[in-house]
Amino acid sequence: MPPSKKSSERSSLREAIDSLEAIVISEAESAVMEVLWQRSPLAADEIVAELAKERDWQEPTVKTLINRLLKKGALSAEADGRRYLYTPVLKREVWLSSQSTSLLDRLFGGKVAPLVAHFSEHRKLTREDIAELKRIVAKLEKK
Amino acid sequence: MPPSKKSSERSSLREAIDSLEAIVISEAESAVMEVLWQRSPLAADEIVAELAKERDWQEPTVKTLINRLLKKGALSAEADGRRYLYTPVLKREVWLSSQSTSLLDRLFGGKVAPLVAHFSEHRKLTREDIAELKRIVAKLEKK
DNA sequence: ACTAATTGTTTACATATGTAATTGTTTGTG
DNA sequence: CACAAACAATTACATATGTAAACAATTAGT
Repeated sequence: MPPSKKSSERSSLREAIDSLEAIVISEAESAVMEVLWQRSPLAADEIVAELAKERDWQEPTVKTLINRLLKKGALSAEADGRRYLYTPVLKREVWLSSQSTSLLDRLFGGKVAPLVAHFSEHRKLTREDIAELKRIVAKLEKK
Repeated sequence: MPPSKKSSERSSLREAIDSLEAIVISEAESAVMEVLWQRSPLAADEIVAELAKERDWQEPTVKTLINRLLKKGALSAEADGRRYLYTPVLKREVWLSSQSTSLLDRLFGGKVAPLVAHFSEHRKLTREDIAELKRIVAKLEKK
């Protein structure tokens, strides 16, 4: 698979602006990203092997996902002999942020407390969660 | 628009089992649901009017979304003369839960504390959030 | 040098989603 | 009663997504 030539193909201002849009990845694509966020760079067959543990995907399926991620600019590729090694461009932290902020905004009016209250009411808080939350709150109050 | 005839059309065991699957709604569809969660039952044109405030949708677009929601069983319809009045079947609480639990599981290993820590690190916690969190934690500890 | 294995590239195809136009039907009104 | 208004139902169409087969190129052995 060829490294994404996005930046060299880009020419117009419009495209330059487009490139600033957030990278959006699908659920299936995120599974590929998770593998690479764990360890990278990896070759396609290594990614396939990792994913085989959790998903019932054929090799071509994973290849397709890798290609779509390259096109989206979420991955980069460097040649390694006859094959390519892939590395995440999109950082997990950035993706996490966009995902969780989007949910928070859409479902809880952007407020964290109602989110936690929701989990609290549904008994989703473990003992450790509570202890940890206490620590977080204490730390925030000191500042 | 006809009331969803799902239950009367259903006949095979397979379909009965399918009907137990969680209702999944898209982003656009959720905008329609939000309107009805606010106030219901409502007629199609009332939903259209409400949505006009936030989205640039033509009337047929909203009708399509309503129909898809009916097919999915997320809405019910009752005849009101020549028109229909729509009411949510899917409860907001249930949808909230599935959405937030899914995010929590996929991104934070199912633990609430890391989620809050994430928002904390990104300064997404308002003063009120912190006070509220403190209250929640205190309440949980007492039990 | 030829062939099998490896890896990447192209094409495919069904369903979901966003967005809407077009068509059909009922009914109130002149 | 004919027709326009008000709704609903059907059809449309592009892009995204999940899933993969088919094809091509390169390389490593025999």
